[in-house]
Amino acid sequence: MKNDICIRLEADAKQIMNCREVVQKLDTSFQDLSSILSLTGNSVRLKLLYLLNKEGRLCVCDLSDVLEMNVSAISQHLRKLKDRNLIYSKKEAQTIFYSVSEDKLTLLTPFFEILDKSKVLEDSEL
Amino acid sequence: MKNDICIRLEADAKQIMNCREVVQKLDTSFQDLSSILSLTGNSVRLKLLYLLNKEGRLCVCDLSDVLEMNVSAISQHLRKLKDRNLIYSKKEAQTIFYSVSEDKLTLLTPFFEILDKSKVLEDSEL
DNA sequence: ACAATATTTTAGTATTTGCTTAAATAAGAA
DNA sequence: TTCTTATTTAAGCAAATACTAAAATATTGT
Repeated sequence: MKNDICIRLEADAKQIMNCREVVQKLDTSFQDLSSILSLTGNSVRLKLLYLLNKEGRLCVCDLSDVLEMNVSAISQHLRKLKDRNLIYSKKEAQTIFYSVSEDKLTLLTPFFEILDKSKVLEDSEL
Repeated sequence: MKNDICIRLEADAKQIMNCREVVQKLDTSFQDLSSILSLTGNSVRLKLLYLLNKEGRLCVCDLSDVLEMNVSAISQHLRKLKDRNLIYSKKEAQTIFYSVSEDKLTLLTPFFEILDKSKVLEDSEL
């Protein structure tokens, strides 16, 4: 780790220190937000969220059918989403229905809008 | 793969087929968006984007100083961000300055706002 | 109680990711 | 040209991720 300290002449020590403080202060926020974004950063899970939002609620079985993927694989993705409270489940008889958490829609709706827009427009903001 | 087809009585075949079509039609959009989100889904890269947006432009050396991380590690993160056009670089003498791409701000600004809000409020929407 | 349905969980594995170290590239200064 | 600075790239490895297959759990119907 010899490259640890920047000796660039132009470097603005005050700027660096200020940035360092901000980043340290917001550290847990960075962790929290990035861990949510990493969940949406998987195409299968993004599809799951999109579908749940579109249809209101769906069970593992439905989702497995739609995405043509193993039930177990879908279930494991749903668990991750649930662990981070992006979705919640409601049991009805043997079936467990999943839905998107209301309080996460502020973050998620823009993504759904981008996806919907790309259906119409060919060139999107991606 | 015996669990491939859902035989749930309640299942709505029309709904499933409709969902399948939508997902297939939007498939590349899901890939594109999720690959961008997976980049923001790493706390180091999220910090890099936040800092570049806040300061306008910074070099690897600065960022390495701020995050107290290896220059090489930072450089590799920057490359990933650059490959997906989330940032761009401008060479000035020996120094390479990175900045956030204008056209990605629509997607990214909400994240920065969430982070800034969490600085004031204790409980955020995460 | 037993079988069928719906789902989760566990274990195993292959791929991907993030970081370290060292070597390579590039530009200005001596 | 050689040295220093600024940065990237390549190689290697440990940890995380995503999927498959099989076993476990739970609920309903017979």
